[in-house]
This record gives sequence, structure tokens and C-alpha cells, in this order.
Amino acid sequence: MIDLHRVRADPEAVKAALARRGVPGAEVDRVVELDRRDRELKGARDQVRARVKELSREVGRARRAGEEGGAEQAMAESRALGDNEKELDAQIDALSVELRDALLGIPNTPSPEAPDGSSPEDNPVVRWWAPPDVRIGEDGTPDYPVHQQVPHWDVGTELGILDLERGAKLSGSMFPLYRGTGSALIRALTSLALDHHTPTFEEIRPPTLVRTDTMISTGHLPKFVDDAYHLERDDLWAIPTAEVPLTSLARDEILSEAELPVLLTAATPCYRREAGSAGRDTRGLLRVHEFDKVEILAYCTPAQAPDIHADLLARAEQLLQALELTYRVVDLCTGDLGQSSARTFDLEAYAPGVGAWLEVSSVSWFSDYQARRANVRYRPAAGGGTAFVHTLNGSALAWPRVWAALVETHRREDGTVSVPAALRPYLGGREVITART
RNA sequence: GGAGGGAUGCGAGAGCGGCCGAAUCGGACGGUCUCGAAAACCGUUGUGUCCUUUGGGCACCGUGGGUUCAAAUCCCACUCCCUCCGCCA
Repeated sequence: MIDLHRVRADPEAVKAALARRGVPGAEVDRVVELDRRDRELKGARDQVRARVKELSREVGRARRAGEEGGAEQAMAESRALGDNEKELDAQIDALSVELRDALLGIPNTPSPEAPDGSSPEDNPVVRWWAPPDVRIGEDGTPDYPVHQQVPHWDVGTELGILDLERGAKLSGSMFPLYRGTGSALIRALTSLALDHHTPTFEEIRPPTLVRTDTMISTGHLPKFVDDAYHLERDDLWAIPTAEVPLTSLARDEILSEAELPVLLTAATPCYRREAGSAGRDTRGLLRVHEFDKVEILAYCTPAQAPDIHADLLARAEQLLQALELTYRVVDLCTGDLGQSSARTFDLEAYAPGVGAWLEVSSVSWFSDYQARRANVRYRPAAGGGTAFVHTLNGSALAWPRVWAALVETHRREDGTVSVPAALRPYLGGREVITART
């Protein structure tokens, strides 16, 4: 949620910042106007309440003094004010809802460094990385030999480590079932990532079914209702990302500056209905309803945020490098930025089998936008009242697409898949994945 | 699933419907004393919001409603926590 004081103080600056992401200035004007009326009404209501309280105290005083007449008079006057107050309250309630909705509809202002643009095509690639033996061509496409240009659904089926048909039988399409070493691979990737992040980041195993409140405080509801799985009987939601429980961890709390930054990591399953993206890039593991992901997240001061953003990005990159995957870093332009984000870098791993760059991580800085909504504050050491923390998070990493890129990239001419050295300790020393393993 | 108890400030914990944004103790911070420390003593110590801001108003005692001139206090509903029984990975 955007800072109302900031909108009030300098609406033109907010409009200019939001114009970069295509938000019409009229929405800001509407908030300014609603806020003006809201304050006006509340001022009037507070004056009435002050008078009622004054009269009530007078009733008590008069009673104690035995002045029944005075008490009766004060009570009568106060009663008369009651209707007035109720009327004002009703107006304020309606207006507050309108104001809050208008405010929630306004996205975060982009960081000045975020590149301008209106669609994903405008996202600049800030860098490429490839293992030493991989060449990236003139057009930005990595050059892989033919035996690596086999899609992971074929590699997986040949080796018996991926069984999409059985997954679909159990739960429908886009619910993958891994088997044998394919299954162990997910577990190995999770262990590799958690070992990389801990103990710098505290490992959390949060609940993956959460209350409506929790989903609302991170902004996943009501906007993305259709994308979330809901268990009606218990009114619980399956988390679409560990960002939801981790961001809510400090909800309504006031942290001391000394304990910042708070660095957290969690490996959880994630559930997404993917309504609206049906049929698009859904082959194999490209888009699935249930997947495992390791998330890294931070609460910090505004001053700490830039370094932490860089660190989160570096951590995701280090994992891709350890897995010897070719990837590129994309700086999301203002038009492609998520609603809450001020700056986001996407990491895209190259999958030679499907011949595409797959988004495997998204590392975002939310400034105080999320913290305001979730009400996570800190007490600055310098004093002067509480302030909202900055939140940042990133996937490091989401496994299905990594799994896909991995088995395609490391496929050998004989159809088996070699295991990157970094992963071997987590697979019992195994160096190669062969059929029936 | 059944029965009972509870929710108040940083913590513990009091609070006949009015003088309660809240006693008391503890913690933390500042000061006095001291060579220094401890002890003792004194003081400060919630959040948010609005205004015509050396000041003033309003809201918040788990959440939401209600009663009343007036609610932490009374009534209703809900949530969470604890204890016991049942069931159970």
C-alpha cells in the first residue's frame, strides 16, 4: 500500500512516478479527494465525540455532587448529539472503505533505477552467464550440441525419472510426478540451496495453509483469488509462495533496528491455479500447479535495502552457476513490474531442449509498500517514532524449471544425464543419472 | 469431537459503568551518589491519527457488533491460548 501522507504531501511527484508504469493520474487525484473528505468528516465527528465525553463527565460530576437537575440536562444534551454522531459515523465508514480500496489499487512507485518500458519486450538483459564450454551466439542464444536439444519431458520419460501421465491421473494435468532419482533430485536441490543460505538466513518451515488475513496482508487476496487454491470447509488457502507466510511472520510487530536485517529462508511447496494461463507454455514442467521452491526474504531498514537486494540476486545466481546452467539476468521495466515491487530482477535459465529461457527466480525490492499493508515496523536507533521496514524477497530457486534446464543441459550423447559436481554430495555421490535408477 | 479456564502496556499483573490510556511490581533508558560498579533514591518509558502544533482533539484494554448520557468494565457473536477427556501421524 502506498503512503497516504506522501500522496497528500506531493501528489504531482507520485503521479509522475506512477505515470512511468502507465497509471493514470486521475487515480491519484481520486485518492487525494477522498482523503480530504475523509479527514473533514472525521474532524467533525471527533468534535461531536469530544462534546459527548465532556457532557458524560459532567453527568458523573453532577451526580456525585447531588445535582440531579444538572445531570438530567447534560444527559439530554448528549442524547441529542447521538444521532448526529451516528450519521457522521455511517458516512465515514462508507468513505473509508472507498478510500482504502482506491489506495490498495495504486501500485508501488518504481525505483528511479528501474528501466522505462511498457511490456516484457522492453526488459533489458543486464548480463549473461554461461559455463566455460558454452558459447552464446550473436543473437543471444546459447549454442548447445544436438544431444542436449532434447526436451526434458522426453529425457525424463526415457530415464523413468518423470511421470507426467501418472501425475495427471492422480491430480490432473500440470501436477508433475517425479520418480526415482528424479524425485531425489528435487530433494538434493532443496538441500543444496538451504545449505547455501543458512545459517546467514534463518531456516523456517512455515505452515503452507494459511488464513484469509494472511493472504490479504501480502496482497495475494483479493486481487488473485482465482489463482489460489482454497479449502472451503476450513477457510484456508494453499500458499502460492513462501513469501506469504514469511512476510506475515512479523505482521503487526515492531522490530528494533538492532535486529535488522532479519534474513529468512524457507523450502515449501507452492500452489497456483494458473487461471488465465491455460494452454500457454504448459508442456512438461514449464508451468505446474504444485511445485517446490526455496525462498529467501529480508526485512531491513531503507539504508540496508540496496545491498540486500544485490545479495539476494547474487545468491540465486550462485546456485545457477553451481548447477552449471546458462542464465541471464533481466531488469524488469516499469510496465512489467509487479504491483508491489519497486525494482525486480528476473533470472532466466536457458533450457536447450525446449530452446527457451525459463524464469526460475524473481528477486524483488518492495520498499515499504508490503510492510505498510502487513504493518511490519521498526524502531530506528536514532529515535523519532516507528517506521515501516523495507521488504525484499527472491526465489532461490523454484525447482521444476531448474529441473528441466538441468536434465536438458547435462544430457550426454548416450541419453544419460551427468550430475553437476555441486549436487553430487546430495545424491549419495552419484555422478550420472541412468535409466532405472 | 466433548468439558472447563483465560486474553489488559516491553514482561508480570490489578482494574465497584463515570475521577482509567489505565494501579502496582519488574525490565529498559536517563540522572543523583561513587575512583568505578553494585545497592539505594529521583525521573522517563505504548501505538496510530487529525488540527488553527511551546498546545489540543479523537481512536485503540483479543476481534466484530450491541446496551448506555458515559464501556477495559454489562450483553451477543467470533478468534486465539491454556487444562482435562476422546481420537490420532
